Amino acid sequence: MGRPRAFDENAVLDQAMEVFWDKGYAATSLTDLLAATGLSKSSLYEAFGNKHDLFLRALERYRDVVVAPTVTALEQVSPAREAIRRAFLQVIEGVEETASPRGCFSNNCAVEQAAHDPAACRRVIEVFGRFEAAFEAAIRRGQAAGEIPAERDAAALARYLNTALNGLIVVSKTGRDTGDLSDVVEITLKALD
Amino acid sequence: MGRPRAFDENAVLDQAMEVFWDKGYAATSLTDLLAATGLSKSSLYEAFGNKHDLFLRALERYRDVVVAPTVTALEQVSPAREAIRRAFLQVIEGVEETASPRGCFSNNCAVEQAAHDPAACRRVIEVFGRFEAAFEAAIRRGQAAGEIPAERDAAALARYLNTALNGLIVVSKTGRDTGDLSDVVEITLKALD
DNA sequence: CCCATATTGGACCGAACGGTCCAATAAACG
DNA sequence: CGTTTATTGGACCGTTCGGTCCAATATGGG
Repeated sequence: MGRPRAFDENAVLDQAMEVFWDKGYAATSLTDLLAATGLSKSSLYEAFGNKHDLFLRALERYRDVVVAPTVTALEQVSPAREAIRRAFLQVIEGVEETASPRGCFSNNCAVEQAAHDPAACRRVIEVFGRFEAAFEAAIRRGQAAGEIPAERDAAALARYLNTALNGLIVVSKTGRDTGDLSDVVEITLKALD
Repeated sequence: MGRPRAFDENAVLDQAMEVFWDKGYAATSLTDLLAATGLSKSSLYEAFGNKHDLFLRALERYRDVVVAPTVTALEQVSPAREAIRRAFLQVIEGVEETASPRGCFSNNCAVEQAAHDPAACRRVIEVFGRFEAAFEAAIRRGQAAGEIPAERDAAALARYLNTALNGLIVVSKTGRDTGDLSDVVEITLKALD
């Protein structure tokens, strides 16, 4: 009974995610969110509580629809080294496509919000953890296949790769030459030898 | 003649820098800035124009008082490898000291502002350029001293180190175990072999 | 067809926003 | 000591902020 919801919750979260991703938390106004989602103010508040709650939901949505596929690719593509390289090259492709790269949503959150927003920080940590776990799985596969020396600490290498990936994302934001970025990726991968 | 300025411009910039550094551009209000600097609104506007201009000045101040000494150390400390290691360990020390690490101001700006603020972006690029130049100088010293293979591309390695440094800064923001971060630094340095 | 139920748009709220302006003030010079 | 000049505090500006609330509306079940 009663009237059913006229919008798709996930679709709204996708739109909200785009805005937060692009502008950050503080610089995003309710007006921005209403324009992007097409909802009225009361609909949005009824469905999501408030701006901050919506932000956290958008961050979780990012984890589910953006991070998850990348992580899956990392865990499945062979050879492992190539899977890792692709994860890095994805960042560079993002630079080529848009004039002003928006980077990675969880990276943005880590920098803008993590220190002052424990709930957001927890979600960022979770995303980092997933990347590290995926990198670690890829490294172990590489070690099993003889691509990567077996004596290296896979967990530490995974942490290293996640760090390097986030560094690449940050540097990309200033719109660097993609050739220069590729060089960095190759050096980063060299550390796996 | 006339009344001389009652405040030290650089001291005010230092205070403003701290606030912007900690909270970011959008989340910093004029009220925050007035409280931090102790100036009245009209004094601040008379001296610095507006919020955005003050922000840019603070960013330049950061370059001069925070980046410059680090860069100098990179260029002078020997052996080169140790100079590079110290630059990275400084980041980890920052995590140990404060519960919520504020990272690096220009890194914050790259993530929060660069895509939407060309003037800020230019200044961030300049800071990155200084780091890269300092890393490159250190690498060349290391190559001359036989610490680093002479055939490696010093400029590319320098870009790599700047990227890795920024990655470490981002990851640090989520409050990681310092031992884990140290592992990452050592792997990062290994890429110089 | 009507009722029960939830959604919806928009009016409305007080507070805070960045920014302007000016009268009062304080200090160096002649 | 008065004149000159720049600084200063605070009143004030319109706008936008995040958020609340309710009457009107739309829809599925009986």
